[in-house]
Amino acid sequence: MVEAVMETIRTRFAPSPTGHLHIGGARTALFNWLFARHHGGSFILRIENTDIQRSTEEYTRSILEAMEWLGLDWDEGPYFQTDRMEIYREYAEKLYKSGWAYYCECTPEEVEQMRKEAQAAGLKPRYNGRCRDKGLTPGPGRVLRFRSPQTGTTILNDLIKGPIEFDNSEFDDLVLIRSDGMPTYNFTVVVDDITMKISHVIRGDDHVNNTPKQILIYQALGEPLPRFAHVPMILGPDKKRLSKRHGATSVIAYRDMGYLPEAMVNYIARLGWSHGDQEIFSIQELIGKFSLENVSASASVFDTEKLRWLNGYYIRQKSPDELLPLLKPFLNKLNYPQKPDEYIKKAIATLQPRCATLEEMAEAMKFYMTDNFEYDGKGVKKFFTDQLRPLWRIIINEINSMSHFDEEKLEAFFRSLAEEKGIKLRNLAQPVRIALTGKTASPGLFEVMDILGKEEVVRRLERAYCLFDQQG
RNA sequence: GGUCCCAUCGUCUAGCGGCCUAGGAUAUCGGCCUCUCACGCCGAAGACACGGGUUCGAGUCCCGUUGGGACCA
Repeated sequence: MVEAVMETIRTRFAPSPTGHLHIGGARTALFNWLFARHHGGSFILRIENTDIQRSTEEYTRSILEAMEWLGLDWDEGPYFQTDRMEIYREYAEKLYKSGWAYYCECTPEEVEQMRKEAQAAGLKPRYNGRCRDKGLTPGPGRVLRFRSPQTGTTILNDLIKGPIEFDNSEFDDLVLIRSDGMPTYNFTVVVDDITMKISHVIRGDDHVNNTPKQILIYQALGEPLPRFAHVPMILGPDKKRLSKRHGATSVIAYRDMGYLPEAMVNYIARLGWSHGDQEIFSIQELIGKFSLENVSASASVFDTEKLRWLNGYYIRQKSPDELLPLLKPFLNKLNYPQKPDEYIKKAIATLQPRCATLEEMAEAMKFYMTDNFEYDGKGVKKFFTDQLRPLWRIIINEINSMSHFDEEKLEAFFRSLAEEKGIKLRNLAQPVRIALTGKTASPGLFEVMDILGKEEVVRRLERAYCLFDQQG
């Protein structure tokens, strides 16, 4: 376990642009990035777009955008596999020349037939090696197959799961180059990782079963193996692989729901990795403390509740100044009237401990932004009592005549009024709260009044006067 | 079906043979704070899948069972 002296650490993240960056991919990217940053190595981004049917430029852009949002910067790339066809051809040629690959003229139908026959005979469905020794040369309709060793074992020394042994007889001769000239996944990934000098392949453990085949190709090519680390899957609440039917799974969707990148990074870092009992990590701490040894071997369930908690935590940690520009897009979506930044910042401060996402905060901001809100019917019924009616005039008049309108003065006034009239402050505060915010729950009443300002407070109190007629 | 992986509170996890009458976090519930709701603080309930071994001693090592997942089709 002693680190090789000055070994150059190079990791990569290699998404397929067939969808947005999802949670699992983001965590894989994060672990690669953290590992590289921790060791002062390089982090490379590679776009695996050989599936030209499903890959789009739009998804490529979206993935890069998500990476940037998370703060995962890359040192090289993005490289695109479609730009590297010449390289794959070169390596395929190498394997063919050295006898590690051969051309096969079996049609897909014939191969399918072989599979069926093998299955019928109680064997695994596989290609039977019919063209192995035909010595065929390249030609139309022919694929290039790997001459996979049929005996012996291949051991994957996984940094997270430990040694895993595979029987070579399990593998059939996999296709390297399809008849249309397109290289296959297991081949391109090996060629890319070799040519990009990747030292540590950190990826999802859905690739474990592919790894021995890839190791065999490395060996046929005479190339040294990278270190492999397979991180466990992220599952949905039903313990099935996380997918769209579990709700939002893309990083971008969480950004759009008002989650902060700090919260997302912190959360996914702790999903499958831990450092003692610590829950909160800054990026710098993550870089300092991350190690593959502390990555768990078992899958974990994506729990949006804990993400929410973390997001609320980070919202509370930020200053209103920092939050303002982040909140603006959400405010704009709700088409509120314009308000000065200073005003919004004061409002933000009162909502920070009460909101878990920016989206929630924007919604909660409504009564600060407009007086066009509904009154809570139950609250009106409960708190706008007849005996309060005369007090309402006193409140309005008193507030109107206040020369110093601030939190402290307001609180003092309401407390003394309650005491003088022998009623609980609560029974004064609640109807006023409803008059000002429409709701029975809000930020502190006096800070709300302070922010709304005297005129607006008086206007809303006057407007609420008719609510007394609605009670009972 | 074959191969491979995994298994501690609902969830994320600590634990790398004795420090464990199993710790933290989240969620839940209760209390305090209090103008409401939050935040914060305090407290409660809640887990080593099962069965065999190994060992003076196992959540921790080995085997099996069960359960879950992934890959190949």
